[in-house]
Amino acid sequence: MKESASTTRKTGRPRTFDADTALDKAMKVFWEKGYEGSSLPELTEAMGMNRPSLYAVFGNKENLFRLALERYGATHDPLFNAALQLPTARAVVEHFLRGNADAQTEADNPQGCLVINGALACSDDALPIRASLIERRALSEARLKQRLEQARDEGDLPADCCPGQMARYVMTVSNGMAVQSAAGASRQQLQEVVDHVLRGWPG
Amino acid sequence: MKESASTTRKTGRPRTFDADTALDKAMKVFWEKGYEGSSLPELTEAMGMNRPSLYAVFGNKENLFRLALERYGATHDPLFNAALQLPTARAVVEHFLRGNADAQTEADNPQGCLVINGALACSDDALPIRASLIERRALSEARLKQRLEQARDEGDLPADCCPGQMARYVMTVSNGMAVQSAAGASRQQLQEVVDHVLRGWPG
DNA sequence: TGAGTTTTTTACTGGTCGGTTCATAATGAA
DNA sequence: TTCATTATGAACCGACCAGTAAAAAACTCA
Repeated sequence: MKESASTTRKTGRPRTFDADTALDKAMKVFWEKGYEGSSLPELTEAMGMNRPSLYAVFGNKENLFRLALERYGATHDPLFNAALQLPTARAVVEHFLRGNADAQTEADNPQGCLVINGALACSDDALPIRASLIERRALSEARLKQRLEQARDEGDLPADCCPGQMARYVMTVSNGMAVQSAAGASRQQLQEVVDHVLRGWPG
Repeated sequence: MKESASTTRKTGRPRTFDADTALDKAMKVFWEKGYEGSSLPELTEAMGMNRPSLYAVFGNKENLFRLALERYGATHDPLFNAALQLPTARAVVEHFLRGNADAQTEADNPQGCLVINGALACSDDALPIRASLIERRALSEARLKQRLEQARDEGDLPADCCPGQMARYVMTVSNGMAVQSAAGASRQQLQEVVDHVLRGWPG
């Protein structure tokens, strides 16, 4: 029995907030300021709810972050999955990186990537959060590697190429773009970086 | 009249710490945990000094961070400068990135890069720190761009290449490597990323 | 109207944050 | 010895942190 943010409720005093949109707001605060840089007053203010309601609905700050991260994935993972299903390695990489460039510079959203902004360097308290984010990035890299192995086996990539290294290279560029966008890089600037990657890509 | 950490002192009770090595310790704490993730108790404990001494010698936490950043630059900038003076654009980029790969995975030092770990996403309080770090990265990118322009003018790079885009691409990879190393990537893994960059580099 | 349920509001808890004050200890110079 | 100077440890400051307790408020249903 999973309790989602939009669980049906019995009667009682009506909420003044919508749990889903509140989680969306929380996600953006975390996205912009990171886990530790986001204070409860900031979160509750952005979410349009008071502190006890936040704790009743989302548990605590750490759990709220994890739910926000799930929500982030729910909108970003489909893009990644779609890229992985493209027919050639080149198309996969291009769509992955171009999608990142767009997502990291979306006008309505904070700059950069929640999975990196969330906790790159942090206090000991936030180490579990950081570990989760690292694990998430590693998982993406592993899936990309798997896709490139498939491409190699299909003859789409040279037999002597190294999918592991190629996947790490692509993820490194993606991570670097996240840093660049967090520093204010424009969408076009990131796309030009992608252009450069593709220029050096086999095929 | 510049007050360095090793200013000469009048008589009085002797210090139980060395200011320079204390600053070095502080730098590493900031490097590992970022500006906001580093607490005063952690800093003073690592620096081997008590809080009043820290404030007497280094001012406050923000100033201590800026001094630590200077110290970081004092050891890392020479490597960058040396790379810029190499004869070809390819050599410049190779030494820059390989130097980064080594520096970010030095055994005695925290993983990653202080200029990125220091404050990627942060609370409003640390925005000035973050701005300083962004500015520092932008300065490096500008200098690299300038060097690549020189290479183009010398015929070392094609006349129709875009040094600004190339510099941003290289900096993006460098930033991405910093994220990777902060997540635990090994030196060899980073060097393999550099290999991949060089494989796609003109010349 | 009134009982039951749920969210609201307000105020609070213990703890930590960065920064400071102060009495005391330890030295060199007079 | 005495004085000036500097560093020490410990206690303290107001502010903020994440998290909670308690009671008032707003709804449904009987």
